[in-house]
Amino acid sequence: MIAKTKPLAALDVAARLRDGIRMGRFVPGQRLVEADIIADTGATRSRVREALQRLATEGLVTIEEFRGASVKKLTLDEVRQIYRARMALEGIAAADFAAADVPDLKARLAAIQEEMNQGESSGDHEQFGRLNTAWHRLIIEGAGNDYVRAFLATLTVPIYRLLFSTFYNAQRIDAANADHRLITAAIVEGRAEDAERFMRAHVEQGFHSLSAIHSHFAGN
Amino acid sequence: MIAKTKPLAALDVAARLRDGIRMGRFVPGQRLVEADIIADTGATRSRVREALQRLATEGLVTIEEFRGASVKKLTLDEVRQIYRARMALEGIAAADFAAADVPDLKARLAAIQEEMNQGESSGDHEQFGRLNTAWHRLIIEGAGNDYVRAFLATLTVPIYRLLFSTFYNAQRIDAANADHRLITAAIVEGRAEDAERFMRAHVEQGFHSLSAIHSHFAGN
DNA sequence: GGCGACGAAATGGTTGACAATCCGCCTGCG
DNA sequence: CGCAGGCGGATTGTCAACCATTTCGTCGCC
Repeated sequence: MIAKTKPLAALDVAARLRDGIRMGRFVPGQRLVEADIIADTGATRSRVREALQRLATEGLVTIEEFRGASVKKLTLDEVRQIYRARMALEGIAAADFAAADVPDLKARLAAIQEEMNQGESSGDHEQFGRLNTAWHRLIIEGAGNDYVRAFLATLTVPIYRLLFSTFYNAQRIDAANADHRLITAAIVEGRAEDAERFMRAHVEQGFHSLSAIHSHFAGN
Repeated sequence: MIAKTKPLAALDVAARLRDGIRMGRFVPGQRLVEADIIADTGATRSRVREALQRLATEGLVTIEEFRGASVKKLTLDEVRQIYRARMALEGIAAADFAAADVPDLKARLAAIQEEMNQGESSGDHEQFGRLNTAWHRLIIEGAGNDYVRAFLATLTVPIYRLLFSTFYNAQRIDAANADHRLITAAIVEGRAEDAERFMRAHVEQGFHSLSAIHSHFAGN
């Protein structure tokens, strides 16, 4: 329900498409026709094209000559590669956060952890999903590394739509939160090596959970 | 002196500018005026603008509203962040390469290592620079992770121009090659954890070497 | 029913124009 | 003489129209 105040800028168009893909409004493989996007957003063709180019470099969509942009399908091997890269990057982010002298950020992390512990037994995926996202994002912010943050942003987005299913049972929430507790404690207490090791194990565990159900989404 | 055979495509323009920045033909902070690039390359304005956008997302140039693109200046802290990210990514690349079953790639790595050992005492920076680049690139390829490769490509490029100075003395070449020998052996013999640990130490060492002379290039 | 040609639809790319902004310079005033 | 403010060229941001190329569905013909 965007008012027709102003035509959307390229970044806005990109953000809107990104959200659409994350939220599952666009199915992998679905074509993103320029004219439709123009009709939806009111942006000009140049902006739409620029936005699609940007999403292509982010790896969210693929562009084929004269066939345009379509939502990228991820193979299981690509998901594996993504998680491998996330292991490395989130691992070092956790280590750098632990080693950094940022007491307020660490306090906020502890607060989020406390909130997650409270709602743990409730099995509320919705709430846990939000807190989980905030927890990961805060750790990336706490590391203070813009390059790592930018990379992880492109790694997190393409598989976000799959995460909903990952946490669909209370048991998995508990297991994930157990990981979170270990990592949060290591960061708050400044144990960088522990934080990195635990975070890598946590991400790897996430991949194992995901790979089982991935075939359902990937299609082939 | 480009012949007027064909107007260059956007990717070609980007590649040319990238080389220009890498080779030091453009100084950090220097403005990249669209009209000049058009005159140099014969490309159209749209392509030039697309190329500059691409370089901006790669972090090679910064674009300010109505002031256009200029070669990005790197602060020491940004260089530190870059090396921190490289530690994580090249480290996992080395580990994955070691764990992978790709005997031919490992043989090629051993061959490059042998060549580096041969020319070690000669103090030929030119040759060592080439071999060093090939060595790093081969390890990234051997990891078989497109995401890691893409990230490292954007991390390697912006500081390439500084590397020349890093290896300007034979002593440093020897030290770097000692690291290389350890890492190559670990990869060839499939010791993933060793490969990662040694690679991270190697990258960190590179940063320490670089930080000393960085102020000369960064300006401030 | 199969096959090939045709045309609509969509994308790739160029050009020109105009608006917005920045920056150096110049004038006028104190 | 110094400076505030404005002026105009230079540069970038944005758009609209246009054409070439390719894809794809469809229709007619055999």
